[in-house]
Amino acid sequence: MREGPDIARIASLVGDPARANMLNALMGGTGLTASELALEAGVSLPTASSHLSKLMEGGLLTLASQGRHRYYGLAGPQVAGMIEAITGVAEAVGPKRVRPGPRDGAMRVARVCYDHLAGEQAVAMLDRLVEKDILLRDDREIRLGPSASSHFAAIGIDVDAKPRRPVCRACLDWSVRRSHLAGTLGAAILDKILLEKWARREKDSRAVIFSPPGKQAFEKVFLS
Amino acid sequence: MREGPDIARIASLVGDPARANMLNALMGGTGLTASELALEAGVSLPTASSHLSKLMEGGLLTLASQGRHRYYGLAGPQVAGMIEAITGVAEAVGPKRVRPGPRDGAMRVARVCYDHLAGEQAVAMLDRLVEKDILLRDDREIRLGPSASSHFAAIGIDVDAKPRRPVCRACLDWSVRRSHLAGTLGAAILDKILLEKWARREKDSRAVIFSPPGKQAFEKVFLS
DNA sequence: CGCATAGTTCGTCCCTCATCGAAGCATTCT
DNA sequence: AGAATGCTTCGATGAGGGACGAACTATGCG
Repeated sequence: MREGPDIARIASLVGDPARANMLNALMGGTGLTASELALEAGVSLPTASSHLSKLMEGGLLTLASQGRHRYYGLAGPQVAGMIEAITGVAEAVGPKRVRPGPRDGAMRVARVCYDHLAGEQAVAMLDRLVEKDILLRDDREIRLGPSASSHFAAIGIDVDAKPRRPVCRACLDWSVRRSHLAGTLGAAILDKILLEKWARREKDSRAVIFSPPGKQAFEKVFLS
Repeated sequence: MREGPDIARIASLVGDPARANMLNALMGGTGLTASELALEAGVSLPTASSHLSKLMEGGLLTLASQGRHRYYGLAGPQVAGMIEAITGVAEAVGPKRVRPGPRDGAMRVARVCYDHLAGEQAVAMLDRLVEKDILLRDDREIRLGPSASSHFAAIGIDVDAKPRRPVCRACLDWSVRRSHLAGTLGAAILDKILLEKWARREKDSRAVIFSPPGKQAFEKVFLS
């Protein structure tokens, strides 16, 4: 009854699971397209579009049009801070569902995140690539190291093409709470993993299952 | 899809107007009963009770039973911080509905807040009482000053009785963004205002309308 | 100029959840 | 004990809003 800033309006925008997932995905700081966010949120494109309109209207998002792509991003640090604050409470208040999570062990190990690999394997891979200076990580940004070109060429991945999407991108992995590798390079690596049949995708799930020899091959190439 | 803390769950708890109002009311830091919160939120007691259960289950509130009264309060500073963060975004993002607010000018001037006076008049009154050292304000806490007893006795209010409820309490006034006086003293003052017919309550509204002579009398006693 | 891709709008279905009145507990006061 | 509060639970009602498929618009590519 007391009139103040309409906090319920803002909170209810975040209070929908699909929208919450989108906002979470945008917490990485990189702009994402509607399709990417639809996948991230696990809803169809029209549904995602509708949610994005609402978030835009609510002032939580900004939109940057680049050619035929439209990149959505968080409206500012204040919004990001709010998400963090809510996340903090959610963590503090509901440890029940976070920890055990044996709901799908395979998902924690490796899964598809849009077009690249996520999960423990993916986080370990990025760590190792950075350790070997093949990739350079600088806070949130990831760049190619001097040896990247030759290293990836050796396994048939060309990192010197200049596509519209960035080659490297950090993507926050919520199951491990660390970053994994996204961008065209992340996508190319996932392609290779599936092409070489090192792993297969679980039907109707994002889980990625490595075969025993496939796992060895993957570790030899990326974790050695 | 990515599993993390369930931020949507928390946000949707805050995303209902009734619950948001309750949380806002509890931002004062004082425990409030279900009935008080029902009034604050503008819903019936059963509805309020249902909302309170959900907030409790969600871990956002704590409950302190004292005799037959049950005082609800925010679960902790983290929760308060979250509300503040959301409020900040709501303010930044929607100045449209905050400023002009001529929807009910009378409400801004003076209105009932549960059992005491709120609005510009109430805020001015508290300021003046503190200025004259009749009341002592210490951050959020308000105490009686040395001359309080005689000052209020002169207008027929006994502040020396020791009821269960605190005599003085600060209550955040959202229209002015400052505190006004609640507690039994606040209630007694409102009683006097209505009893002396300095003002009348608008029917079916929380607005309090002072008559011209009533306003003079009020100012003479409390704002001089 | 078509074709393809990215995105929005429309229409419809359906489910959740907020709301309230009435009745049921529980606690305290007389 | 009986009465009176303060609060919760139950049951029924209704509306808001999230979901998707299909059709439409817009931008870029050959």
